[in-house]
Amino acid sequence: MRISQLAKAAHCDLETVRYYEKINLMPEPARNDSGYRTYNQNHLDRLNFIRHCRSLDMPLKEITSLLHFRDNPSLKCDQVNQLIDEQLISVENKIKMLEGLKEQLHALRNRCDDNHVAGDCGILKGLDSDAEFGDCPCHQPSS
Amino acid sequence: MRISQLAKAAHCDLETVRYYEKINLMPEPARNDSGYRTYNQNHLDRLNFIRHCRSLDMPLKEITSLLHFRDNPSLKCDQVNQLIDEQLISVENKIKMLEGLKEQLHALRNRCDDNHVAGDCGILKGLDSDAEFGDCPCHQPSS
DNA sequence: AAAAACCCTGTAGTGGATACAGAGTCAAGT
DNA sequence: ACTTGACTCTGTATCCACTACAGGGTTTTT
Repeated sequence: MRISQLAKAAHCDLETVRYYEKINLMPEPARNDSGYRTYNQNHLDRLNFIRHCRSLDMPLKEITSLLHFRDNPSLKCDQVNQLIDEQLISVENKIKMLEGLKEQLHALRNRCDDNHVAGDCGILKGLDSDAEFGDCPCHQPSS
Repeated sequence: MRISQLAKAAHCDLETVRYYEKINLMPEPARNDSGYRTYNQNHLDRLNFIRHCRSLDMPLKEITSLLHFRDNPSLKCDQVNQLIDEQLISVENKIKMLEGLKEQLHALRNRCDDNHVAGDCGILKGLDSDAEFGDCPCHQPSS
């Protein structure tokens, strides 16, 4: 299987495949006489695993760690569970933060009713003021 | 006011201030005899505005656009409202996507009950399988 | 035989900062 | 006068997870 077929089968860009190889997430595949990469089912399975993890928004570092367990089936999997739990907490925290943002944006939006010039716009004034700014729980932008 | 005082007053890192200057989000300040940057209240107001926007997770590009209205108070502010509306929609979309992730992670977590080796771990198996993978609405990782 | 489609390597760019290195400046204490 | 430490300067590199070329070689299709 050549790189574009692999990429297609895993629903991802072929440049991403090469990128994963460069950062050692995917192993170096065999090459044919012209130097083209040649993949097999194992590569596809691994890539699917990676893309599935990415679709769950896991960072590549964590995926690397999960692949280690996948590669060593005799290891205890406690840490796998812990990793998923942490990921879950991270997602829940992001949701909470975004709900906060949503509230703030709604409040901001309600300050202006569409027929002003910028100098009278309640939204811009709201963004200027730093009332409740220092204590806002979402003061740290999402990384 | 010197750079560290400005940064402190706006609750941000002083390297961030220099960064904003480099990308022309903040104007070049005056310099004293030793070449130290010297800021005034206008700078602080502007930086607070920017940081307030960033705390609402707005991209710098949108902030640039908002600053344009702030700098030109006679412009109609329709576009400001539109910008906030778009930001609101973007935040709501992110929330929806994360709720989907959360469901998936819960389902994944329930596949393993802590006392296995990696070879028997339901989570790893779940990540291996690409069932329901192609159609997953959250297949595109957040950028 | 020519054109289109594929593949290669290597480099640069994205956003929004953050983290130095290496040098200069300033204020306080000894 | 000298030293120490805190502050500032510029410039470059790093982070994450890709994405987008440029400039070449190869394979497949027409």
